[in-house]
Amino acid sequence: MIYNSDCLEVMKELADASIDMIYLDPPFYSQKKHSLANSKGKKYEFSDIWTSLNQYLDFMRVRITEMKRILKQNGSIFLHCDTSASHYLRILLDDIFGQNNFRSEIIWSYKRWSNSRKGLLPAHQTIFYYTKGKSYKFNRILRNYSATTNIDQILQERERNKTGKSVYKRDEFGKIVAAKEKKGVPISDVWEIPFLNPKAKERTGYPTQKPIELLERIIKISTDEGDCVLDPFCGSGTTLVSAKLLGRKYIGIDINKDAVDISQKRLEEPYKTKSVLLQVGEDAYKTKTEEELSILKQFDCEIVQRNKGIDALLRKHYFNRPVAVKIQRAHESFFEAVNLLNNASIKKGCSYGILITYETKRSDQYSIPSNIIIINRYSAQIEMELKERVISVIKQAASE
Amino acid sequence: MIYNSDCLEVMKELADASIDMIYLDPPFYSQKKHSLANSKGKKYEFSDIWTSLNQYLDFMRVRITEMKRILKQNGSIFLHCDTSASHYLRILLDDIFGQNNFRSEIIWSYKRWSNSRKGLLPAHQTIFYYTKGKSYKFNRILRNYSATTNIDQILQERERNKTGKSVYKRDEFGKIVAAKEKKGVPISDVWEIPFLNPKAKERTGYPTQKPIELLERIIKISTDEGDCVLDPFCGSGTTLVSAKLLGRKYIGIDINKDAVDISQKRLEEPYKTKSVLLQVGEDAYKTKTEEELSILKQFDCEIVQRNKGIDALLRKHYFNRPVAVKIQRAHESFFEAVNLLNNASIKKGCSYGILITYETKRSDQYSIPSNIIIINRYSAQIEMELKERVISVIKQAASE
DNA sequence: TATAGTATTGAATCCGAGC
DNA sequence: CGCTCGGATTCAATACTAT
Repeated sequence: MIYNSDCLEVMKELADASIDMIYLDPPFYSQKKHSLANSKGKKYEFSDIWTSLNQYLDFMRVRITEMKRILKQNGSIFLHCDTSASHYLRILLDDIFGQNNFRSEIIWSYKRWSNSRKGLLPAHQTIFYYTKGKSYKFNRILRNYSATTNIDQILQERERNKTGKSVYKRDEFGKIVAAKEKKGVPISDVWEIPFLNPKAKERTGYPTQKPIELLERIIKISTDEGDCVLDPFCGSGTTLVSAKLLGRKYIGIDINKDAVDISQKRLEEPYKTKSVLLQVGEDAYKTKTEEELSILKQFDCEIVQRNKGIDALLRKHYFNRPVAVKIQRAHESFFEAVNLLNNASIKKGCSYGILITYETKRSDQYSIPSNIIIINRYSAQIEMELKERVISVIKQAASE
Repeated sequence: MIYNSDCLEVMKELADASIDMIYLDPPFYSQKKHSLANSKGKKYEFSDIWTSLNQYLDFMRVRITEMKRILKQNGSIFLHCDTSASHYLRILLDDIFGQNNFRSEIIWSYKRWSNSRKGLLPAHQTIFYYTKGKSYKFNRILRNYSATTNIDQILQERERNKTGKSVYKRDEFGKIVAAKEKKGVPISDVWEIPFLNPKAKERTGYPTQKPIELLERIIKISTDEGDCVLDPFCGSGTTLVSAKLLGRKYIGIDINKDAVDISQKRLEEPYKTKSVLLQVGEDAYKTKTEEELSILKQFDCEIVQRNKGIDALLRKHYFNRPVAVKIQRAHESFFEAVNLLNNASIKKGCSYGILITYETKRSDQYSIPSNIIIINRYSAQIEMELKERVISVIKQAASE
């Protein structure tokens, strides 16, 4: 059910203790106008302009008080804030729900296109999680620690070494051994969920749209199937869509007619973007081994993914052109590697290409293009140096 | 300089506008049950709902006010909070420094052992970043592009075409226009930095100790070398150690005598601290050696700790003796490094010593012992190769 | 069809012009 | 001098195309 009205009016009609969970993403106290034109030229607008902070907080107070009334005794409320007024809103929540019923400060963090801002790039939003009472509904979400992701210190297996000291366990290759975790680990209060990308199909064109993934998580931890979810500032209806997809009942309210129309349409055909990033994780894009990364780390360079010929680009340009770096792969022959690098360098307009190779001896260097620079791996260089010395020692011994 | 006193007393003696940056990790208001008066109908003068918090906030208010006085006009303050009182402290900061001077809410997130608690695992802390004025010192820290960013974005210039669409820029011949040198992506306000592991925490006896990496970031973004950093609740002195390592002046204050003693000791020899004094565990200093570790990772070797002359030993022996590996440190001259390695190699009975150096040119190689093998870092090798090519291009151009 | 590689998209920010 | 407005710039992550 969706209502086009002030949420206060609608909530007054709702019975006491009738809602299992409330998620709200209220207008921020940002003193900004949000507007966004979608591809069809339709422009959506709403403003977060208030005469004073007190006016804003009064507005919120009466509504949050009403929310508490209609929430079930074991119900939860999630208040989504930005940084501009989060501290005032939290005091409001403390006041209405009680400090004892504060559960978590959820940090939704994401990566985003940057800008030329002086300072740190804002890349998170805060969600305050309160419950109506001490006894509340909570479903755990467990995550696996994927073996390939950066193995955290804390997650490593430990063992006693010869001297009885407790150290991180390493396998026969000296590689860190990840700790086993059978059931998975309960999620923390920091949620890294990709921001709704400009190209995402999930996008409705309505400003401040949230990713479905975020709402699904909130709904999952706080409700069961058949429970009722309320979003009093439903906007483009992400909460409602998520609720529907998860088999929850939902009530949405928005004062903006456009918002209600969009929500209604979305609900007719709930669509969740099949994000590659969400499905397989960032690691799917990272095709380099740890060893290769440790080589690249030693250059002042940008690491490049999804390109067979180029692994990285030096930050410093030569002749106004970037310089490509490639590491020879185990399955590539020397000349395959040279060709891949050379072709990609030319295509991408690089002045030089640097190839890091396995082997040292190369009698046929003449056929290497002049823009390709060959560097041997340390291990190869060292092996060669040591071999030389061994030979000279043997020779000397023989001559004596 | 470290003072054992109430920071208010010490700060009173400091001159106006004399400090470049203040980091404080004040005592939290950890009293769990502050019974808040339910101020229904009251306006949002928060002072009257703070009856139980009053004393704490008054305590903080006078000190933060004093901090503002001694801060330089372009100076910054970082206030580290936990969730229990962060909203009240932020209102204090808004009040004293002004809402306009709020810069960022930094989220320090870390992974932790899960516990069996119902609810979300707390895994972050908040740092409020304010500046004294509109014009402030800020140094960017740059990181690599996301794995999902493609190479063309990095290499090609973009522009808006007639219809306002963003397209790749082309010159009058239809050729792609190359982008300028890119320096990387500025860091965001969410910092994932591993927490000190429980073992280390236990050993220091200073439970609130913060990882050096965190403090280094704060110091780097807000100060230059030679600037003065103040930590009025310095605890075990992490801020001071970081400041010292980064070449900043520092003032630390703590009311606790033990804290001052520990800080003093750590400062006497910040590097040595890790193994001897506090036994913080290597994790605290991990950032210092990350680059070196990435070099050593490329050898089949055993990493050696706590030896100035040897960083690792090759697994493979030559002439029935191990081979030592050393990486030249930034603060070591070439011959210092050679000597350290040579002495250690002889003492430990190594057949050879391998030194990984910064620089490439070495006209005086004759004085290097024959058992020492010099390998230049990749970056140095590449720089040399590129320089050669630049010179030959210039020469050729001149001759034409 | 699967995968490597390419072209878009748009919010956030700064900067300069105009008033 | 302070404000708004348009233009330029930024990059994550998608949609799309070629192979």
